[in-house]
Amino acid sequence: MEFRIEKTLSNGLGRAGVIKTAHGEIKTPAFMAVGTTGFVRFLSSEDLRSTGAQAMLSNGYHLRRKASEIARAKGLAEWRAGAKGGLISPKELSATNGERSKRGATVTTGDAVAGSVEEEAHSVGSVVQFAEPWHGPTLTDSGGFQVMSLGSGLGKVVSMEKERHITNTAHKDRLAHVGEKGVSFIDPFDGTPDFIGPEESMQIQCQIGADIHMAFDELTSLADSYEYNIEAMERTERWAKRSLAEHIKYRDDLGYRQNLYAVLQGGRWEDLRRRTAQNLAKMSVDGVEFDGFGLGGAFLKEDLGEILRWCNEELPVGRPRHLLGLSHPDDIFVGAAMGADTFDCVAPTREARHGKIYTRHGSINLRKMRDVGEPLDHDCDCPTCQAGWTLGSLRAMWRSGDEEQKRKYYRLASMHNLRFIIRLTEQIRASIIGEYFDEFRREFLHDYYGQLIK
RNA sequence: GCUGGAAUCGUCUAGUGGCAAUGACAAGAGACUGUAAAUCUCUCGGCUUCGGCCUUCGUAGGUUCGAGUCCUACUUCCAGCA
Repeated sequence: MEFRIEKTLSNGLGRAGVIKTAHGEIKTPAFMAVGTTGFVRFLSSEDLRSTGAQAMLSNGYHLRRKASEIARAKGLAEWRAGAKGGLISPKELSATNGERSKRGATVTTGDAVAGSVEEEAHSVGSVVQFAEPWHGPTLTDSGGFQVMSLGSGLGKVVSMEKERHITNTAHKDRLAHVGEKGVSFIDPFDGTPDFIGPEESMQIQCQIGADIHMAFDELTSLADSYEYNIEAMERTERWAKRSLAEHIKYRDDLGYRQNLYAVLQGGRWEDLRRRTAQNLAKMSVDGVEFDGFGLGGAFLKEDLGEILRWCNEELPVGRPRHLLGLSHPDDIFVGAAMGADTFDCVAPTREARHGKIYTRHGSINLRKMRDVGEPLDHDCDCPTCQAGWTLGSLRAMWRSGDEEQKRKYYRLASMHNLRFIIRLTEQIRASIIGEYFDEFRREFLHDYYGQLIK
């Protein structure tokens, strides 16, 4: 994997560059859409492409039972994921009569592939049952997040707010338990006991064959102590070495080079963060080093920038860094300023499904938008806004009792929010290259957080 | 016209003597950051010094310590028979 840095910010950390993978380039900073089970919920690959997404993140944990099937398809980029509940065909994109905004923009995406998707997939009405492969660059997570979400954080919201009272889930109530070998867990969907350690995670990920893999790590919660963070971080480092050793056995099995990132933990402590960054930066197996680094952890918003600075001051400049799981605009700016190259997050799509629409002037609660004939965001270049959908028409779709209408809403809203965040990363990239990052940041954050539309 | 049955918070609904009254939907507010999330939490008769107070189950009477619940009449609706 090749990573070329095109421009570095004056702070010496933030940068714009290009990552070259077997399935294409990623111009950074970049946001990767989360398609946990091989596709982004409610979106076809063409939909995803129309948002400007350059890469997709899936999850080895969720796909563990599909891994050999995916390997037979020659990897995630060639695999057609089954779309539970179906996808809405691209034909459905255009706003219906009377629902267009005043601008009356035309449909610019979707039509080109409508035929092939409809012909090849089992379609029920306008609902497509299989997602066409996402042929572009991909990344898989190791299942490390599930160590936390099914373990110490079971049933909790992952929050970045200090005010929230943070506690861990009691041991007896957890579905996942950490040991030196790996993590024993109960599958929350079917109750089956299972086990994933570094070796299992690498075997799964190498069968799935994403361009970038994550080492198996343990994400601690904000409630964990300094002492526990040392323990978990040191275990994560041992797991990283085992991950690397296992990964290099299989990384070329599908006929192209798969890459591995180590994940940095260490909570909010400078000594731990710097130490683990140094250790992972120099770690190698048979002379092979990690291809890049994942910046992991549960962060308080106010700590994020400092923590990233500690990590990235220690990490080698020439290898890419992925900031795991963050995408709110302020966090993206902090990440980009502090040297994160790629991002992923469920927030744009999840919040879209839950009625939160991103706009230049802050997010909007769709519930309040009854009969509002305005576009979702003025001057937005997303497929949804370009097709002329309005806040009122989306609200009606979302609140309608009709399942197909709702699915259509999920699709349109997801594309909008994804495009919003992806466009933001494109603008940040341009501002780094054009040397106006600080001005752009100030202006954008002022517009976004300064005058919230209530 | 006769005979049954039914009327409850925007809607549907629970309730057969202790009730400001169940559940669902709708509505309103909030949350969500490597997806157990098309999810979750809260509000949802009025007022409140948060202890309560007031007004409510078609209308009007009655029985009872006490009535959404029992009785009588009326109104409206539904079903069956003419």
